[in-house]
Amino acid sequence: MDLKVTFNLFPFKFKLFWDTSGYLLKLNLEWEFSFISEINFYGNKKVLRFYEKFLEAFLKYWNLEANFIEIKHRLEKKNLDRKILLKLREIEIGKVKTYKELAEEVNIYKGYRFVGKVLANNLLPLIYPCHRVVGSKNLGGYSQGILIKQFLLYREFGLKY
DNA sequence: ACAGGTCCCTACC
DNA sequence: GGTAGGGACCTGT
Repeated sequence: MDLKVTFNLFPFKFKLFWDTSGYLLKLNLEWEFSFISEINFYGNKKVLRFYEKFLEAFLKYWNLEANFIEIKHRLEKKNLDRKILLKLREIEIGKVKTYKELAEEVNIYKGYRFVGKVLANNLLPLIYPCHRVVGSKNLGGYSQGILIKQFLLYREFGLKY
């Protein structure tokens, strides 16, 4: 996590972490209701290039041209964890799936709690769109904050239909 | 063992 | 008929 950028893009503040080869390791989202764009770079100047790449990929997602943020990244997961996260990319914008459905898709009949745990540990939200997984009776949780999940879904559904 | 972003049935009101 | 509470169910660490 030696290379890092934080920046505002209404209504969010992004925090991004890369390794030295430009593989994205981690993404954090927070609210930032300021229209003043502010960027901070940490590490060497390579990070500027990484940031530009990310912005390009993010805007593609934001304009609904991509189902998720498609960017070079490193996913430090294996087995079912990996399988579950990859499945997330098949959920289209404007759709959701329940923890239970997802569990069944990877053949663990009652493993919905396990699915929840895997999503809770997802370091790359939007790259692996875990916000599209909800509970059967409610929204479920979100590692970046439940309100951000609401907002993302509200926006995706609103723009799609 | 234990955790964990669940699910579903029960017992109340 | 809504909701609070609790037991069961999975796998990676």
